[in-house]
Parts: sequence; C-alpha cells; structure tokens
Amino acid sequence: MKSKMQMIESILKGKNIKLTKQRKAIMEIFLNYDEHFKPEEVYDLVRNQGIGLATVYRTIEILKIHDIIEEITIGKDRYYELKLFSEKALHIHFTCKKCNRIYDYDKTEMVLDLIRLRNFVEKEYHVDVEDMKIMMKGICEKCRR
Amino acid sequence: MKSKMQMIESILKGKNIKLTKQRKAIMEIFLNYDEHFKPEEVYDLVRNQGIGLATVYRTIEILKIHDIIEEITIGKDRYYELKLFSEKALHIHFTCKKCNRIYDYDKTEMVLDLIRLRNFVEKEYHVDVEDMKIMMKGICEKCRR
DNA sequence: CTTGATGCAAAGGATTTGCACAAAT
DNA sequence: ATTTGTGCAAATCCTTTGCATCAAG
Repeated sequence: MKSKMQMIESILKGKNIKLTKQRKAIMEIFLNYDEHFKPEEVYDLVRNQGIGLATVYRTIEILKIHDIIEEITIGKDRYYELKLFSEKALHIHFTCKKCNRIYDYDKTEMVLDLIRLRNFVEKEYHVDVEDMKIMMKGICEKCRR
Repeated sequence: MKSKMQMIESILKGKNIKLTKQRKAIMEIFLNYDEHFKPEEVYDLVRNQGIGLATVYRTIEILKIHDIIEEITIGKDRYYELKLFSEKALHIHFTCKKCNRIYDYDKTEMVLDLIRLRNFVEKEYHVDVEDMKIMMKGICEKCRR
C-alpha cells in the first residue's frame, strides 16, 4: 500500500513535475501537520534546509493547482491546508472575531446538508460544482464567557 | 419612508462619520448597481468626480466595518458588494473555472439549508455565528456546452 | 471654528519574476 | 544531456499611511 506521500508523488510525476527535495520538504509540512499555514509560516519551517521563500510560493501554487492543498482567505490573510486525503474533506472554517482563532468543523451531520446544498445548486443552475468552501464568522465558545 | 441612502446616512451619522460628497458617491455605486466591485472598479466609476483611490479604499473600509457592504475573496481578487438591504442576504457565490465569471445564487430553498447549518454549528460548537459565506467553484452552464 | 476627511505621493507588505546556476530525469 | 527547478534580488501589485490642505458639522 502506497503512503500518502507516494500517492502525491505519483500524481505529480504524471505531470512532468520534478520531485525535488525542496518540494518534498514542503509537502511534508502539509502532510505531517493537518493544519493551515501561511506561506511565511511554511517558509519558517523549511528555511533551515536552505529553501527560499520564492520556492515556497512556487510549490504552494503547484500543490494548489493539483488540488493537493486548498487555499482559504480570512480577512487579509491567505492560508493553505491539505485537501487531498483530508478526512475533513468538506468542512467549515469558523473565525472568531475576538481572538481571531480559526477553527475547522467537520461533523458528518453537516456534510449531509452541504451535499444537499451542492446537489440543489447543480440542478437549479445547471452547473458542475467541483469545490465548495464555507466560512463562518462570529464569537467562539472561549470568548463568549 | 426613508430611502436606502438616507438609512445608511443615519447609521453613519451616529458614529461621527461625516457625509462627504466622496462617500456619498461611492455609496451610490453599491446602491445603484447591486453587484460586486473591486476597489479599482469603484475608482474608475468615480475618478471623474475627482475622487482619489485612497479615498475609495478608506470608504470601502468604513462601509465594510459597519456591515453596509461585504467583502468576498475569489482567488487573488477582492470584491465588495452591498450587504445591507440586499434581498439576497444569504447567498452563494459561484465562480466558473473556465470563464471566471462570478454568479450570485439566492433561491430560498437554499437559504433554509443554510440556516439549518448555522443553527447546527451554533449548538454543536457553542459559538455565535454572525456571518457566513459560501463559495462554490466549478463549471457554469454556458461553459459546459 | 474644530474636527475629521481628502488627495497626492511615498511607504509597506505580499507575491511574482528574471536570470545564472544546480539538480532531476 | 536536457529540461525543469532553485535561490537571490529586483520588480510588481495591491493597500495603507503621512502630511498639508479642505470641507462638514
């Protein structure tokens, strides 16, 4: 059985994309921590390996285009997180207005609503929906008390 | 009965925000066309009145903070559109991957699903949801044929 | 009058790009 | 060998800010 890393590698190989040590290092960040990162944050984690910021941006772009990671924008910040293999394939991003923490919610109960929503849109507007993002903003449990 | 413009004016008056001719001109863009605009696009529509780009940015910020317009980010672009008074209070933004057109969908049937989703999140995670955005990406009807 | 707003140009921050060199296939 | 990727620094793009001046309340 192939590891996730190997699966990503074979996806990229099929597209003439070379597997450099820089790209592997960056991919590992997303695979090992199932979290969101800003480009700068990824850079901080790999710069000790002599990897430049431009390479981080270029690699993120590649991973995004091939749907391995996804981009979420919150206010003025852009984050990236693993999309492929993520158990929380369809999840909701919640940002707290007070503490600015970002939470990912992914209960199955919601996924059903989301799928229904997608099906409705596809039928009603005759489109193919390939991707959806739900962002909520409000006050989190900790900040409410 | 107050016009929408008058209502916005009274909201802003209560906050020590002066009603300059520049701000009125920019507010009218959002009121008259119920569409999304980039800052530059708003600027193009008001620059003939001698309004500077910085003022457009500053006014957009004010309108956003007071929930008169809302921000949506699609890829690398940031758009703003009327939020207050908008019949399509809760709507879905759909972007076509091929033609890059942006559509707003707002059938009531979906709104119910969205409200249920919000209620679920609030109960399950003990948060207050004040705002939500749904972005979908895919292929639109025109580009499918 | 007094305070807050404007326009301009300059500054800032994030992202992209050109290019000579290096590494993967 | 060829092709593609990398690091660096410079360039670009979007957005914000400082400041002298102007206008709203």
